[in-house]
Amino acid sequence: MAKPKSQAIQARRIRPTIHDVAKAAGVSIATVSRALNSPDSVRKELRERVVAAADSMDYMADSVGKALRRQRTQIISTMLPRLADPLFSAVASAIQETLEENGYLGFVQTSGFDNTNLFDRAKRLIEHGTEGLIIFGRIDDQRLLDYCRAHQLPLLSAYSYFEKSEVPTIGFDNYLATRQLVEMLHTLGHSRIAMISGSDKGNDRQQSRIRAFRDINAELGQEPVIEFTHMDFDMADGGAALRRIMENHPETTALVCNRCVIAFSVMVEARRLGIAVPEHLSLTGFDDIDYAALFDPSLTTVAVPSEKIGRAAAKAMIAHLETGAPLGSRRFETEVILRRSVARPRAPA
Amino acid sequence: MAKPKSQAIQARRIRPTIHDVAKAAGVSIATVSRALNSPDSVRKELRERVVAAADSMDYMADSVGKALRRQRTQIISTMLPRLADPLFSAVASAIQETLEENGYLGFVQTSGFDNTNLFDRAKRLIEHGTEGLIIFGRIDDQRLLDYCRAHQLPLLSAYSYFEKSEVPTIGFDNYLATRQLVEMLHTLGHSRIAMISGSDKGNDRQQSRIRAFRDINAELGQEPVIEFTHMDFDMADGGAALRRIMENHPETTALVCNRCVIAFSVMVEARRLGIAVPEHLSLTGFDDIDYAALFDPSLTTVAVPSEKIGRAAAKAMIAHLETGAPLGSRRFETEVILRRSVARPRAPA
DNA sequence: TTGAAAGCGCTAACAT
DNA sequence: ATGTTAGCGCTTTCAA
Repeated sequence: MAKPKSQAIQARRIRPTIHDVAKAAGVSIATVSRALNSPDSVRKELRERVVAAADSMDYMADSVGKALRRQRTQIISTMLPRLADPLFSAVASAIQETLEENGYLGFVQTSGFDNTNLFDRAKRLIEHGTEGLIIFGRIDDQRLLDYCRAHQLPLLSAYSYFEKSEVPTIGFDNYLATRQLVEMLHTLGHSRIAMISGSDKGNDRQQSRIRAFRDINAELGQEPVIEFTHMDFDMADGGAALRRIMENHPETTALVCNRCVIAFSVMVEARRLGIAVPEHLSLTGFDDIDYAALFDPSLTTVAVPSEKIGRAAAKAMIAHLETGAPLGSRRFETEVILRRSVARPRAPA
Repeated sequence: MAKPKSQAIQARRIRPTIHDVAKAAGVSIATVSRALNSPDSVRKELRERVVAAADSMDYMADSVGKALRRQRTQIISTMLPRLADPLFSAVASAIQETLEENGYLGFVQTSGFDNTNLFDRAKRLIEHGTEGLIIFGRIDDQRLLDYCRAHQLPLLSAYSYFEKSEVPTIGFDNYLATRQLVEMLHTLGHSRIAMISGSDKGNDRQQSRIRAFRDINAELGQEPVIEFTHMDFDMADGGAALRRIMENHPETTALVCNRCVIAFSVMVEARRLGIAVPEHLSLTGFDDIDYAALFDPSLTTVAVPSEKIGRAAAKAMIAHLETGAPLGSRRFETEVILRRSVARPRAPA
C-alpha cells in the first residue's frame, strides 16, 4: 500500500507541524487537531499530553494548511488611497484593530486616489485568500465589481455613503456635508466663496463636494470658482491654488478646501503672502484630522467619524462572513466644527 | 483505483480552480500550471488554449494552495507601535510599497509603544505564514527572539540602529541624534534645557534619547530636567508637561521634545499660556514628519530618513529570502533641521 | 474516544 | 511536450 515517499520538497520549513506534535505525544494527528481545536472531545490525559508536546515545541497550527482545508483564511483586505496620511491611516487603523479583535487578519493595499483601476491591485489580495474586500470610497472599476459578483467575493465600500449603490456603502454623504459647510459660510455673510479640490478623477469624495458647491453656486446664480491641486504628493500644494484664486478672484472672502492637508498648505502660503486668516480670508478643511485643532488658527472642518466608519465596515464584513447576514449600507452623520479659521467676512456682503 | 470522492467540504468557494481551467482547456492540471508559470515549456497552441480558458473564467491561482505546496507564502509582516500616526504610517507605507513592488504582500500589526510583549501579537502573523518579520524598534521580548532563532524565522529590527545587537538593525542612532540636537542648542547659548519624553517603558528610542540627555547634563554637572507624557493617545499631551516644567524650572530656555507630536501639543499650550516660541522658549521635535514644517513657527527637528529605512528594511528582508544573503545591519544618518522654533535664548546664558 | 484516510489547490518529480 | 501522481499541513468524516 504505502508507496515510497517521494523525496522531500525543498522545504526549509522549520516550524513544527501537527505530525511532530503527534509523534511527540504518541497520538494521531487527528487527536492533536481535536485536542487543540475542540478540547472537550479528547480525554483529559491525552489532551494534556498533546498540549504539553505542542507547547514544548512552540507549535502553532499553520494557517495555510488550515485555510486550504477549511476554505477559510480569515483574511479581510482593505484598499485605500494612501497609508502615509492621517485620514487614511486612521481608517486603516480602525479596520485593522477590529479585525484583530475578532480573530481576523487584514492586508492593506494602497491604490492612489483614482478608484477607476482597482482590480489589478486587488488581484494579489484575492489570490492570497481575501474573504472580503473593503474599498475606501466608491468603486468605479467595473472589472472589480463584475469579478466580485461573479465569484461571490463580499465587497464593501467604506467612507462614502450612497443611497443608490450596487455595492453596500458605509460612510457619510459628502454632498450633504459640503452643502452644510458652505451654507454655514453663507450664513456668516460670505458670498464670495472659492473651493480648492484635489483631483476628482475617480474620486467620488471630490466629485460630490464639487457637485454640492456647483449646485449652491447655481442656486445663487454665481459662477463657481474652483481650483484643483495635486494630491499625489505627501502634502498637497494648496499654495499655488491660493495664489491663482487671489489673483483672479481677489473678492474671495472664504476658501473651502476639500481636504485638511490642502487647507494646511494654504494656511502656510497665506502666512507667507501676508493674508490674514480669518480676518482677510476664512478657511475650511474637511475630515477633521487631529491636526486641524492644533494649527494656528485652528481649522474649521467637517468632522467625519472615520474611526467609527472603519470599525463599522470591518464589523459588518465579519458579521457577513460569520453569520451570512447580508451586507447593508449605513449612513453616518457629520458635523461642522467651527474653529478660529472662520470669521465673518471682512466687508459685509 | 479511484475511490469514491468523499462528499464536498462545505466549500462556498466560487473561485475557479486549476481543475476548472484544465477541464475547460481539455488538458491536465499540470499543463495548466506550466502554461501559467513557465509558458515556454508548453506548446504554443496548448498554452493559448489554457490562457484563454483561464482568462474567460478570471482564474487566479490560489496562493494558499501554492503556498502549501511551495512552502513559501511571500508574506513579510511588520509590527509597529501605531498606524494612525504620521511617522509610523510613513514607515509602514514605505515597507508595504516595497513589498508590493517585489511580489510580496505584508501584514501590518500594531503593538503599542512597549516592545517587551511582542510575541503574543506576532503569533497570528507567524501562523499565517509570515516568512520574515520586521519590528519597529529594538526587540525587547525574549520569547520572540527565542522563537525566531529556534524556528529560523528571519527577524529584523527597523528604525533604531544598534552597534551590538543579536538581531540585525536597520536605522539610525537615537543617542547620537539627540546629542547632536542638544549640542546644537548649547552652541546657540542655551544652558537650561529640559526634555519631554514619551514613556520609555519598552521603548528604545525614548531610552536612548533620555540617556543622551542625561549624559550631556552629567558632563555639564547639571541635574537633568525630564518630564514624561503619555503616548497612548492619538495626540500627545505635552501641555501638562510644559506647565510642570515652567512651574518647577522657570529658568528653562529650550525644550527638547522626543517626538514631533509632543512638540505640537506643547506649542499649542505655549500659545495658550502666552509663552512665545522661540522668543521666550525654544522648541524642538524629533522625526521631522511633514507637519513640522507647516506649523507656525516651523519646528526644528531631527530629520530621520523614515521612508528610506522602511524601504531598506523591506529590501533587505526580501533579498535574504530570495538569495539567502545574510541580514545585515545598516546605519542611516540623521540631520538637525534648524527651523524657526529655535532661537538664541532670551538672556545670554 | 481515537485513528485512518481523504482531500482542500497547487507544483514538481517522474513517467511517457 | 504532456499527463499522472504525490504531498505540502490541516480538519473532518468514517470506522473501530
